[in-house]
Amino acid sequence: MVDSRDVARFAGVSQTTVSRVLSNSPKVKPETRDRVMRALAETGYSRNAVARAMRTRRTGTIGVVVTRITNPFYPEFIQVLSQHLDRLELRMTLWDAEGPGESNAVEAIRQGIVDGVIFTTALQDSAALREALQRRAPVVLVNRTVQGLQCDQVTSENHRAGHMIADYLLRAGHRRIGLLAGPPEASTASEREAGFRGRLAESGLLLHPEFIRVGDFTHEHGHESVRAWFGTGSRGPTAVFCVNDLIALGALDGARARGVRVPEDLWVVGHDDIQMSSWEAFDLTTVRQPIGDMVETALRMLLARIERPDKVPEFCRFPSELVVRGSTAHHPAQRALSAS
Amino acid sequence: MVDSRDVARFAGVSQTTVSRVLSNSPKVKPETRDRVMRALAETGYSRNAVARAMRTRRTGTIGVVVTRITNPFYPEFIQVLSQHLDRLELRMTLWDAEGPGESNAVEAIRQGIVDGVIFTTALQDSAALREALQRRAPVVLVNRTVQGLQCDQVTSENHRAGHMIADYLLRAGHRRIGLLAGPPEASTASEREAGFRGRLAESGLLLHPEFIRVGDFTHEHGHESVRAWFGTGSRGPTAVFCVNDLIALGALDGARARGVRVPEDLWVVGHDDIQMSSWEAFDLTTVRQPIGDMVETALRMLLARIERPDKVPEFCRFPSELVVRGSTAHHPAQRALSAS
DNA sequence: CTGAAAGCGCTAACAG
DNA sequence: CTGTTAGCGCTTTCAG
Repeated sequence: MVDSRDVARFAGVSQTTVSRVLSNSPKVKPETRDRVMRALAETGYSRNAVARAMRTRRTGTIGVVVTRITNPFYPEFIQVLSQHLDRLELRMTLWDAEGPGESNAVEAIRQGIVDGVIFTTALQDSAALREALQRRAPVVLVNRTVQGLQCDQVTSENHRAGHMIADYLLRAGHRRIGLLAGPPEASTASEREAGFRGRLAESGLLLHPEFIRVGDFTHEHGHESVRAWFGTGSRGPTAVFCVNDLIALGALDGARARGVRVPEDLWVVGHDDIQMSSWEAFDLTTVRQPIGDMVETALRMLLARIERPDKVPEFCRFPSELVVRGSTAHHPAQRALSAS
Repeated sequence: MVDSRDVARFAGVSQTTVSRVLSNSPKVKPETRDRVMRALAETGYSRNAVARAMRTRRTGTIGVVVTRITNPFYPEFIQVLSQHLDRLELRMTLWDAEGPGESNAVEAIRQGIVDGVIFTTALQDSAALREALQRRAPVVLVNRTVQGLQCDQVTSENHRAGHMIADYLLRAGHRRIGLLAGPPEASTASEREAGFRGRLAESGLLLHPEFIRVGDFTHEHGHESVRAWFGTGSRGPTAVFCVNDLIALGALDGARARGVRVPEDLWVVGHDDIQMSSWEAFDLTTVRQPIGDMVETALRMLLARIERPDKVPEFCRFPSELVVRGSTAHHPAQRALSAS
């Protein structure tokens, strides 16, 4: 493998000059630059990124941690992020951490393998995360946040989303309402749930304990829950809020399995507006977050923090909007009438 | 940041000895090792992976290139790979390359950023790939392969899958058969198509040109195609083979949009058996590949090639199996009767 | 069993 | 504008 010293010899300059040309230093005589450029091309030189990283203490790679990459939300997230990184000539090291796998990523920062990490699936009690922040490791939380953590964080209006959905269901006349909750340590789940229950409570509605089920962010959770509600002879809720779309898709499938008609017998609402939610098979009413903006902001924050580790942490919450589709009646008024 | 020199000072040994302890060298007196271990713990040392990589010329990171991470097939792939890598204490740098983005990954090998690359979405005519191989860059192709390329490759019986499906449809009495093909440069698409058409031809069946549509591996392709076939008043095929599941899910949704009943009016068959295919909403008949084995084999090949760049390339093709579900009649005999 | 010394390929003062 | 020099933190001979 040819190194910059070889190129220098070839061009008849010092190795330093080659390095200068490579980093577009303005103080190289055009003539010399040309000669070096030619030498670069003719020798087929490629810069050794590891040696470079060793000197500069920057790898040009950032870490991304997700918890279950098969949840379609994360591929959508990664796709957007990937486009930004390409543009910036940066790279992404991905960890799909089942359980508290943040430690791998945190350790990678310490080892200088990545310049910083974006966590998409932080939990409230992550020790690894707290320790990393104490060490001023460049870290950004996006999607799931952690209350009171001195850390850059980006999310959307989860609490308000819960409000919107509660209002929407109440206004349509629903009283037998179900909730498919997520892990309470996940801020997305707990905030959406709190917003939802809070608004219902304000309207004097207390959810029937049977109609609240806690589970993972999985299709199975939605599927099993709805099947349980509508088991032989039992009377389930008339509407259900699932704290994310994957659960909601499971709920729709559970309804299908039981012959429960959506939206006639059951309204289903999710959160995230993943691409699949708009497919005919589901046509899911859900809440859309501005994922592009969220990713862009998180990345910007991370890069800024890598530059200035002592920067004061930002917290950014993006607005989200209800997207009404066929899994709830398109015209709430109709439902309100028939339910009253 | 504390380095191994600091640890050495702390433990009262040479920096070399610290390095030896870190790499589990057997020739360190247990007593000394203990002392170093304690120093390691007390100083909170983390090995600088970049300096290490510079010396050893190994980063412990492998690259993975996919073409559209939102195709659920790839997350499933990555999930399995990720587990293996964790176990081996390796990492993954991911490129989601829309178009011919292999060049980023190939360049990363040259720059020493990754030790090797797994390509999941190679195309027949990738110049970057050919060039990389010429340079003996450690590269493995999995899923999509390239005919005649001197390179480790792993795939499944795509051609036979086409056969199986053709046989299955013919035996059920179908004559008006559709094909939703993929990009011809993708071996998976072209092999499945060739197998399918070949077997139909052997049975004297020539596909109606209208019933063959070429597109990307997208939901939209399937969706649009079926909608076009079953537009107002037109008579579509009675069965369709989609070269992957994502297209098939689109086809199912297109059928739904047109009020075409599956399987009564239309049989739909896919390929890959992604998790979603088994969901009630789709219940898709498809072909399952042993994805775990494929990933494991590809990784093994890559690691072997990193060790021995001149190893003779292996080509590995795994068996796959037809998984019959509700998108085709569960009892082919019934259909055969009603169609005859 | 342990240490001294060399150097991976690059960038960044510093000197001219 | 260009070159000399000094490391970045580690692994790895080579001596002892």
